[in-house]
Amino acid sequence: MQDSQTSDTTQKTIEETIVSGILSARIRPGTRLSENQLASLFGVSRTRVREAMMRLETRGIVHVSPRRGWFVVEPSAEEAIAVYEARRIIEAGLLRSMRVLTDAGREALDAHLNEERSAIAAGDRQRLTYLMGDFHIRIAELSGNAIIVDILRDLTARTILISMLYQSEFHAAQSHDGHCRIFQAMQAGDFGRAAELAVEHLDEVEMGLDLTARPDPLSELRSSLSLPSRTVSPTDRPKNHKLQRSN
Amino acid sequence: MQDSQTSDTTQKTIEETIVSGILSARIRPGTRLSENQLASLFGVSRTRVREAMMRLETRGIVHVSPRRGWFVVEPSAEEAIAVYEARRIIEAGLLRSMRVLTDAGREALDAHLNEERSAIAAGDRQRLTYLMGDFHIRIAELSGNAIIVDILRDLTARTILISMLYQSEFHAAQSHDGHCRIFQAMQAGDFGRAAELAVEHLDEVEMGLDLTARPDPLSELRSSLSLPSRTVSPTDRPKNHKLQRSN
DNA sequence: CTTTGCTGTCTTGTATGCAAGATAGCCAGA
DNA sequence: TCTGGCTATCTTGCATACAAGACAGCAAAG
Repeated sequence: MQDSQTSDTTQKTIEETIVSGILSARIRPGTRLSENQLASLFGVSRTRVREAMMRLETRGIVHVSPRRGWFVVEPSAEEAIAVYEARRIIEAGLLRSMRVLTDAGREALDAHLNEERSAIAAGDRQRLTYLMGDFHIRIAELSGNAIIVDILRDLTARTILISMLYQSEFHAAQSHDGHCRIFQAMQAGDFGRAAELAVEHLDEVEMGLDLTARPDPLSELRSSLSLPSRTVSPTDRPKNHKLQRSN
Repeated sequence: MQDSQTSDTTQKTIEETIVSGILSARIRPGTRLSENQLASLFGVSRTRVREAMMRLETRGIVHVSPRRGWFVVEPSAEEAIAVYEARRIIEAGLLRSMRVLTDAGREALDAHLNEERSAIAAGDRQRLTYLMGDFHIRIAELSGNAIIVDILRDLTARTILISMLYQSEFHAAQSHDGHCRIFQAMQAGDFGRAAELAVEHLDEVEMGLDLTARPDPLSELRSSLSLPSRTVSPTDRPKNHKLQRSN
């Protein structure tokens, strides 16, 4: 636990580092976030790490198990469904509220879709994950409404965590097509249609999940015993405390 | 600064106390929230107060001016507009996503509207403020989506702060009528219409604001000097430090 | 009377220290 | 071999101590 490379990064950076790590699928659900490790990693005391964790917790991105540790959330199947539903509600409402697509907006989306295409061509899966989520954030940015942007960013982060848990295979091309269709409707000025397409698109992605799968392998037992809910799946829990310290 | 009545309230209570204080219009925008005062009021140390403040800050309800203090936010005119826009987007999307109004839902809304009526009859303005905001939260609860409920609760809190700053008079009867119309459309199963009515309703309320009014009397000077943004309007800033301590 | 600088006291910012729960691994006993 | 309990050591929870900025009020100079 010697001190490390980084230094006086100013407060919000811990938060943003973690969120962007999730958005680009570099941080997996269930990852342990030790206060001490983060503290030495960022060159600050536990206090500031803790503050960042609290903030992330209210954003639904991180979760604390009392006296055991902080973990990146592992959304349950129910939570996954709720996240997709919330996104459908907000994104459809957002698109329907739009009246015009400005030139700048058209160019931004066009550039984004090109990036998607080149990432698909390059087979860069991590970048692709990031771009697929970012498309929706870009649309929110068109509205110029910072509140909506923030909400959708957090929901997108949770969506990516959900994908990492439940998505067996990644239909990037299909998602890209969905994005293109939405863009076309927007260009045509038909925002009602764009909203419908966005809902369909989110439905498609949600259908691509296997929500009976991975996490909480004890769920059957748990529910048959009618125990409260869930903590952290033992899968990602470190087995050996001593090894923890090694980085 | 002696200790006080309250005791081992468990963490989230500080947060919820403040939010519900805002929702019922008992806490005004710009109110100073001293860490020390809250700490002794809740019988905890500053640490936990601070954590609550951080959480409230990420929820957009509280704001810190470095080394000066925590304050309940005083939304600027631009922020006020953004809040209403966000609400229109989300509430319209929410209503449009609904397919049926359950019996339980119908009864809940009906009971709520009756409460509105009796508060109007009684002229209980504080209760009325609470109910007028709560109607929209009730609708969100019908969806059963906790994410949407949380988002709308926070936006409603901000809306109430906005009202306290910019709303000269309170058209309770008009708002109540709007709520009734939305309810009727929902009962008729016409959720598209309900969404339209919700947007109109929010527009109406927003129009009732005088956004050129109250806060940040220095805004003209500030913008002509092109200074960053805003901190706390001097109006609500306490003049005398000594008096602070008295409760 | 106005202005300018000083100083005491308030505030938050941050680190640290100690308490206490939870877990892993060991060891003894069956 | 398996079971049960003990203990060492990890973790977070929470309070406290100290650093440092901001402001109000006063006093002195113009």
